[in-house]
Amino acid sequence: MSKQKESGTAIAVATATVDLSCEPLGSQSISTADAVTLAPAFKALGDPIRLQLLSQIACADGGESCVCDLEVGFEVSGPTISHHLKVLREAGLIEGERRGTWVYYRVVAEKMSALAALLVPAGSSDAAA
Amino acid sequence: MSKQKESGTAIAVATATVDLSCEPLGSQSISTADAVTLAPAFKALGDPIRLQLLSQIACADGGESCVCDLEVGFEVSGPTISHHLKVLREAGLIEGERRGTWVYYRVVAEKMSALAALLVPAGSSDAAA
DNA sequence: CTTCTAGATTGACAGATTTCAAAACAGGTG
DNA sequence: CACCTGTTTTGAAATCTGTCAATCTAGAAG
Repeated sequence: MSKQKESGTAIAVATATVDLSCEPLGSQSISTADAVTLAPAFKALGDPIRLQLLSQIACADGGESCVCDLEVGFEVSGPTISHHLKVLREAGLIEGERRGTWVYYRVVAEKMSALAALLVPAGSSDAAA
Repeated sequence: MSKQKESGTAIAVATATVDLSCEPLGSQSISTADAVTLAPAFKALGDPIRLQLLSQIACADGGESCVCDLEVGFEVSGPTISHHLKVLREAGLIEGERRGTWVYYRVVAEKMSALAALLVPAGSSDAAA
């Protein structure tokens, strides 16, 4: 056995109901257009720092997190964090809002759900094989 | 190239039960180690061609697809397809097996489920948070 | 053994990505 | 207003990616 279950590994989505989702399992293979539309979101998730950033935002109290809180705990500079937040923002995974001095980010749950639904359209729990 | 309906947007996982999954919603923020481990898989999904490749494999009859079947329908060269399949393979998303002359690939459902579970740990349907 | 086909690997190159330092910008406060 | 702090933008360098042409390897068929 080589697969041990690491610790708490979750990105925790806070709310919502899917909508912009997609057809359930067994459907037709994805179209080029859809692939082009969806790939960027996964690409944005494809970086350890962004994954952690997203996770911290999702797990934060109230479902949102201030940039100043996110910057601590990472070994990269402020501008780099800002850059990653921008990537996540442009991928539609998070939304930012400025309140006075600070900027708060929150996860766009529907987007996350849509991506998850794409990976397991009908739920992998049944199966047969 | 003829364009069928673009409605069906799904990658269709064929089988299995999750296992190497992760904690449900609301857990602790993901660790750096976990982020580093998981990011590559999302990164592999972050390319339109790989997304389509994965989808076609998943939707294929019997849950597996021959490389020779995958190569048609893409505008990139054979080596490029081979490269993408390698990326997906190294990300643990697919597995390949040679049977005589041809090589067949199938989706590693547990991996897909694990990734999906990370995005919506508890299921976004009743988000109590 | 030679030849053929299916796939993978190597080498090269344009373009994208990550990262930081420095500068710019946005809001508070004195 | 000047000044300070929090966040984003710009500029530039190092690294990584996607792609193809050419080459190589694994089985199957002569």
